[in-house]
Amino acid sequence: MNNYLEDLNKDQRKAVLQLEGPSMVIAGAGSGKTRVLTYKIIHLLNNGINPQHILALTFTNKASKEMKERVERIVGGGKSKSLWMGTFHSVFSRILRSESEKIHFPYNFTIYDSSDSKSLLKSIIKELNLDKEIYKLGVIQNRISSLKNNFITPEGYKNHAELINTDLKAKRSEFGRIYFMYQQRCFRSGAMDFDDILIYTYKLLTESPETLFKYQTLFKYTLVDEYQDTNNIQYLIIKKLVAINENICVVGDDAQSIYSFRGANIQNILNFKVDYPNYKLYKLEQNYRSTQNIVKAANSIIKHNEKQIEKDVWTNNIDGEKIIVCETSSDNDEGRLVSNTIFDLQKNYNYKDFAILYRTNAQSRSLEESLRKLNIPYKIYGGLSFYQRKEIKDIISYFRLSINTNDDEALKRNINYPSRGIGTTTIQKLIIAANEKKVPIWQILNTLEENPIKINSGTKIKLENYINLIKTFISETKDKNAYESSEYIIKKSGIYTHLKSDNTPEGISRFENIQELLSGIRDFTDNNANVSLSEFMKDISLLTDADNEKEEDYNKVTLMTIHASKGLEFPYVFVVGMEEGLFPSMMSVNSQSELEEERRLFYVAITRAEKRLFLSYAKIRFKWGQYIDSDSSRFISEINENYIINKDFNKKKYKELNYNKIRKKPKLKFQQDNNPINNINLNLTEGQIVKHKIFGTGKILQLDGFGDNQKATVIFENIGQKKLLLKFAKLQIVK
DNA sequence: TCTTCATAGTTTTTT
DNA sequence: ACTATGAAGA
Repeated sequence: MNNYLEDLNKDQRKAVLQLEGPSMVIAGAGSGKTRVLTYKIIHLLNNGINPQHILALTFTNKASKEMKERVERIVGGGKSKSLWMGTFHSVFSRILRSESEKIHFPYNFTIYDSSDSKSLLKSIIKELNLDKEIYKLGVIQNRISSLKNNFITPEGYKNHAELINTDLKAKRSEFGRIYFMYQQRCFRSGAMDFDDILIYTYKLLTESPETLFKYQTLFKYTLVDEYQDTNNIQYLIIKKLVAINENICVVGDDAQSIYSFRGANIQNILNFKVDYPNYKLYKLEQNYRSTQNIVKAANSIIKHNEKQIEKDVWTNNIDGEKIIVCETSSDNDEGRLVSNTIFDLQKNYNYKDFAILYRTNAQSRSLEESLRKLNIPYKIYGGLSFYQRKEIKDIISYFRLSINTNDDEALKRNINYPSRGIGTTTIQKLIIAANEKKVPIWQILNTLEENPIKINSGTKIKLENYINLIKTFISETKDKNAYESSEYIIKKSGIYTHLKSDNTPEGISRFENIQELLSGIRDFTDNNANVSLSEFMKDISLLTDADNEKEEDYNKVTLMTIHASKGLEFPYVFVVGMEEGLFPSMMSVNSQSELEEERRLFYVAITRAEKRLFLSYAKIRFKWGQYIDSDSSRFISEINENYIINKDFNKKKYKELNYNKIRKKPKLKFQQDNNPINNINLNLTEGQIVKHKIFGTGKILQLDGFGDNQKATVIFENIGQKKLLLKFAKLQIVK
């Protein structure tokens, strides 16, 4: 504990020791950026600073969780719990909740995730009778988000001739109206989208000087991680918050700025010296993570960018092996190459030492398939987070509505799920009435008598039943703890029986997810028996896949997008799909600045590797239902060739010797029982006789899908034909 | 009103 | 290949 400063090198220590005043740490990849941040917090605490006076903003929940744990390990005493540490969104939503009345929101405001926003936009576009070919959902959503990130409100838009002109040219004359309605509807529903959290924070700090002063004096020390990926509003918020004491330390690396599509602005790094002319600059240039070959290759790549801060990243580590670049004939071959290599190497290492990184989520499919064939356990980040799955969102919508009855999106989602005979016509009538009166749908439901809505008596009874159901949920969430009330809601809403009666493979899987949700809530209440459901719900929309890591996933190969890999490191890294049009992405090759961002993304990818790096590309890739020819990425030819070796996977050596041999006799020692992928029996064929625990003996008629989704249609002796998801069915082969 | 079947569009990255 | 949507039938 006393010697913690000795864990740091000279530059790191200098950065940590400066507690007062503005400072910026420009940290090359693998140079101990997180370590500096963590130790700076520790040093502050050691100098008697109260943890409540420290604001530390991170890029992901995971990063903040890990940093808290490291602080706790060294400082102890539960101090890390009192730190204001988290992502921008989580810290500011916490502040917004406690100041909610000042911005005229309920304390329990809902956070709309992007699918909620989409659904709201969709209904607005429909209500306005607009052509959805012209008003494309995704485009509208992105445009609204980028306006918000530039702090342009619907009112601001109205006065912005240039923006209006752009929309007129794109024949979207009604865009301003959509934006206005969207914002109004969110407000009426007591809901904020991701961007609103930042907007309202800024608004709060601007419009209420005493609130601003309160937080300016509360946060005596402010630290910001991944500063290169902050956007305009984040920049403005920080600037306001630190204006009194100017004890601000930002840490970042311009070479790793990869989120400009989301409004991140590298200029924030360059502006720092303008805003705080007396700032101190620290550069961390020694890389501790990677071999010489990897560090030098990364430097040779990033040199191709024009826009960058002078920096010379170096390492004392060994030269290591050269980077392997491999051409494969197809995406499936690429999958095989990677799986084979991992299969060979893991004899000496653990599965968790390997990561496979790709540009787009869609690329995971062929990789998963080949990993599964070799029984290599893997975990996959990205795509849908647990809380985004349909069945989970369905349940959560009841939770949301019970906590905030103004939440129209939640109401629309569950008013007829499970089906209770309230059809689209009725719902449409309710929505129209709500819009006419400018109130949430729930209020219309509660005043049916006073409203001239034409509904027949049968429907009315159904609606009344629904209202009463929700009312019991409301009182339940008030009186009981999170676990008790959530269990009550799941049962009484009818979802429990509805899913339980669904014996299709998908239905079984959904049912299991519900139970996982319940057990998650139970864990939550185990720590605090009196905690309410609304506490549990607070941050759910802000959670991502990475925040849901399970114990049994510890020792598995990691698959993720390069974006998701930021801040992580692995001994062995495979960057796949190094093809023109894929990486760099087709969308970015026409603009210099976007191409440079792709290059930074590649820089991030290769600097994740500690020991060895493998790059691969496929000559033919299956895309949009057809095969596409592609060339190797320009980024490969930009690497200084001293650090790479070209290999050709098409050579017989790889293909015959490794893959086929392994395929013929899969090794059994890697099969663990708790690993779902092993419940898939690789040797099933059509026509086989199998045995099921409950259904008895039967014959396989048909096999569909792959891996987790592999299904068998089986005709059982006693109960007839069933479709089973092999992941759960655990069939035994009789013959 | 609900279910089923056919068709169209989709893939860049995400708090 | 996979999901979301819409039309047609029950």
